[in-house]
Amino acid sequence: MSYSIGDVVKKTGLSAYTLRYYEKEGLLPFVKKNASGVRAYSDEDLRWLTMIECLKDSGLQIKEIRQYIEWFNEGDSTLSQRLSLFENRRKILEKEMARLTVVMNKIRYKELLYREAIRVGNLEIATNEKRFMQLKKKLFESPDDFDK
Amino acid sequence: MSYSIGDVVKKTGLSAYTLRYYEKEGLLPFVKKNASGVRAYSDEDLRWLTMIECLKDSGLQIKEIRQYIEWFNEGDSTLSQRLSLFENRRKILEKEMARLTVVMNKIRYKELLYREAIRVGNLEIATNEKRFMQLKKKLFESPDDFDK
DNA sequence: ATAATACTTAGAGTTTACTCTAGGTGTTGA
DNA sequence: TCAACACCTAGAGTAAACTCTAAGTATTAT
Repeated sequence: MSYSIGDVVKKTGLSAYTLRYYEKEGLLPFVKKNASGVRAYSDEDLRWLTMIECLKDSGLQIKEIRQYIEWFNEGDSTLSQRLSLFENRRKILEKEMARLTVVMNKIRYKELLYREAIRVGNLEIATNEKRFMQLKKKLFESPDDFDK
Repeated sequence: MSYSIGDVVKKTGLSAYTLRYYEKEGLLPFVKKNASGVRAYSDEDLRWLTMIECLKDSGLQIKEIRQYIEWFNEGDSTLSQRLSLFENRRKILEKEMARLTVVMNKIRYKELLYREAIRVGNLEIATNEKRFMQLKKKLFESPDDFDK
């Protein structure tokens, strides 16, 4: 099966601009064109797009994705480079998730605090309630830095 | 206590460029300047920087942070807008963490796969091993989309 | 006193990942 | 056949968040 750029737009949700841009940047090095220059995407190309989306979601930049594709095309001699890439990504994602957990706690504290502030009609009163003082102390190293 | 921009650079790790940029963008509306125009940051300003960092980490854009600061300065009449902001952020962070969990599984699969590929010296052999086929099926809706 | 250092402003430049425009070619249905 | 539509390229424009430059003033250490 082969697909026009319009088909791929519908399948992937990417814009035609973006698909051409990816190609220009060296992702999708195998998209064929017919006699009049019109792109015909293969199922293989669609699988690459799935992989590109995953790598993008993991935080890779486009030039890093291009590097990965180049390694892939060089075959088994680049297995260790590709392993390194995935190891590094895993570590970065772990850090990112830890970071988000910390931020989430802070935002949840604020959400609870503002619910209470609305209940009593005043932010300062809520902030100074014992249970919020305690929560703040539990969540933050420098609790007062977080009163803004 | 008051601090020069250089002091704040050391304390926060932000560059002087960035600090001036934040001010230009309406974050830090209270930074004082001495007779010759030199910035003197207060402890209050430093607390704002802590809050700004948190909001930035939660994914807010600078103009949204400015809006929050404006609401804060308008006092208790804007409590509900601020609560909405934190609720929305919490929801977005929840989605983001769910997204990262999915990506993490895919990257971990790749990491394991490439370890095995290096062990046997060939990616295809590893990919076709029963346990990796099973893992792939467990992790992805369209397993073969993930062989790139 | 003077050199080094820190600071000021306005505005230009950078990076990333698109997103769009202009001007044109090719395909298809009534 | 001819209008509508999908496609093409090269290159310009956009948004966000910085990052830096130039030209000048102020402060501080010796």
